[in-house]
Amino acid sequence: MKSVNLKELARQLNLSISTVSKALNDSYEITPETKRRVQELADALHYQPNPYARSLRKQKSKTIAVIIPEIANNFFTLAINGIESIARQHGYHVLIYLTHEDYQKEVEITQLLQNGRVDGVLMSLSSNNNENEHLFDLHKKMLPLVFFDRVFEDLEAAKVTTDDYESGYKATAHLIEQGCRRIAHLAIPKDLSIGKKRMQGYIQALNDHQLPVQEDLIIHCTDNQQMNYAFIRELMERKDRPDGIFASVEKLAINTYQACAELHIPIPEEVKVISFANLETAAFLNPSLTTITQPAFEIGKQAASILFEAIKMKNIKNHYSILKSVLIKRKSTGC
Amino acid sequence: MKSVNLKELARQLNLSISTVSKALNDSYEITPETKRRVQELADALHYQPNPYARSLRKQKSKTIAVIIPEIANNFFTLAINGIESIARQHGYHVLIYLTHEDYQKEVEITQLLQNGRVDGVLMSLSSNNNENEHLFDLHKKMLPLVFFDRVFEDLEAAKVTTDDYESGYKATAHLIEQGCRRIAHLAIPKDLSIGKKRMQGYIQALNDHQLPVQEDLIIHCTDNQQMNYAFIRELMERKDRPDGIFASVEKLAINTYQACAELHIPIPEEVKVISFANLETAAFLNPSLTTITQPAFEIGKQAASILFEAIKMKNIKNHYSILKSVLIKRKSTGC
DNA sequence: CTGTTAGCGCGTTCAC
DNA sequence: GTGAACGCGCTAACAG
Repeated sequence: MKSVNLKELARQLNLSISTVSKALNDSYEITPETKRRVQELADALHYQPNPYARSLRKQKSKTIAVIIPEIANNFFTLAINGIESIARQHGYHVLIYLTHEDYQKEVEITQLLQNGRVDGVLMSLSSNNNENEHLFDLHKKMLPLVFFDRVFEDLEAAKVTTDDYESGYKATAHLIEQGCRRIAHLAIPKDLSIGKKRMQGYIQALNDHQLPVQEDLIIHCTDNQQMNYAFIRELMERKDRPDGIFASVEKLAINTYQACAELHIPIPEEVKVISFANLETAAFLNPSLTTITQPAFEIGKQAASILFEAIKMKNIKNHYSILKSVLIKRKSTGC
Repeated sequence: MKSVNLKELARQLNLSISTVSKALNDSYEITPETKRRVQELADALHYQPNPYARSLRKQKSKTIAVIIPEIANNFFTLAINGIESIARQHGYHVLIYLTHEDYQKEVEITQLLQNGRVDGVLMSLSSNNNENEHLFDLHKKMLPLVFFDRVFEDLEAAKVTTDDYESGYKATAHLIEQGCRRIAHLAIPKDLSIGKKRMQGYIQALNDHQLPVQEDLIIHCTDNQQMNYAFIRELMERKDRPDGIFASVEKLAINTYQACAELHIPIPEEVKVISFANLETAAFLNPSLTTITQPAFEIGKQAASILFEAIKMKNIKNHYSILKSVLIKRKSTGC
């Protein structure tokens, strides 16, 4: 490794290790003159303190973990961008873990973080989780934890999301106002907080406008894109095809366009579609699509900020007080 | 923190710390019976060894760093996916750093990695780098380093890229075969390896087909999307507008479509476009676009595999031997 | 087979 | 103002 450490600096300066350490940490008990000498050599040799020795000593890692279901998804990509920028601002490092929507992996990953590897965790849940013991474990360890987007509602932790219920409601109401009467909902699993909320908004909007909730118009999608595609295709092939579609995630909106292209159904004329989507994606999509844009970058930044707030609190008061849930209102933009 | 450590286990089992340590590490000098007892308590208490203490002792961190220019880019997103999967397979953790195409940030980040924080680095260069001292620094420290996509050619390190020269050549030749004679090239900065290679392919293809290289058809784009857009718009407004466009990255192809939409120029009929793009993006783009798909996920996986190979070699032989450059052939698919 | 000892690099007492 | 000594949690060398 040949890395320069305090010992090496001390040797070259004919000083003791602790003096050098203090000098670099700008301790008041060191002469300005020696500080200067030490700093000079440190700079010259590109001295960097060993992060692990420091972590061990100070019992904090200057590192946070981000656990997300997937990364080939514009929302999470933008969120990471926000998270990284805030982390850098605080001098923190960011570890990234992907669950690939696999509950077992999510559990394994949380185990890895149990013993001080990170000072805090930002996470968005994978869909297939019923039990959530592993989350309580993290909580027990007093590890600051902030959920974003796909949150776990039964845990008293900070959560940053869009207002999914309201978005779902507005999206559906928008379609109704456009004259749609048979509105399909391409839904993501209900065990996901965002899936549940968006569905609730959809149903409430129908109710408020005296429209029936038709089970056959609700397509329960999964992370199996092939099956989703088949379901959507089947939906569009019916003779009593829907005249409006509310897609809960952008991928499902895309699937819809693909299915229609194959069937030569002129979606733009006949069927109105509204979907959650992210800025970058929105530009690609058919202009006839109305999108609800989530401020992913902002959500990432805010979630990270809250996490650092919690970490700071914990450091000061030596006990971790739970921050209450935070909601960022989504911006709904026609496109 | 209240974390369980070896000392705590030892106390509860009436054993010495080192015995417990050996038992957990399955040392041959420990009785199966004690191993069982130790393992049982460890499991019960969810014991996880402190990663930093272990790193400090063993002088390795089980962590790698990934440094990329941006993440809101399908290529890097997919690459990270590949990298993470290989890292997980090896029991490694992944730190992520974004340079945002900022040379200064890139330097700062490499500084942070100088003192043992990571066992290896995967990186893709930011565009605005002239000097590259910081890269030589990493190299000096014997830190295993693998470049992917945007590589630094003057350093003897492993590099994983698509065959950009060949792709550029084939793309241009394809347009020529389609009957195009005035082919524009939307180029990315030449100080990026991929930019240079793609440009070389473009020029060679023109030469081989007895077509002139016209400087006015080569648009030098930067990371300022506004300016790129303006340049492209200006290009398309000329009366001697190109009849074919080779866009070196997907974003530029998108800009082209947007510019044409604003100008009401029917791109599909009149102008052929070919571009590098990634799978997910390709689905969104105008079907008239021909895309060259880069196997980003595979590149990520391969780069990571090579890095772990290098790390292993270094551990065994205690000296880091440089692996030679590896090229993955790109798959060029019409779309 | 088990325990004692030493040290990874750092920061923090506490003497001088 | 400076240095010696200790310990963070763990592993490895050496005793017994």
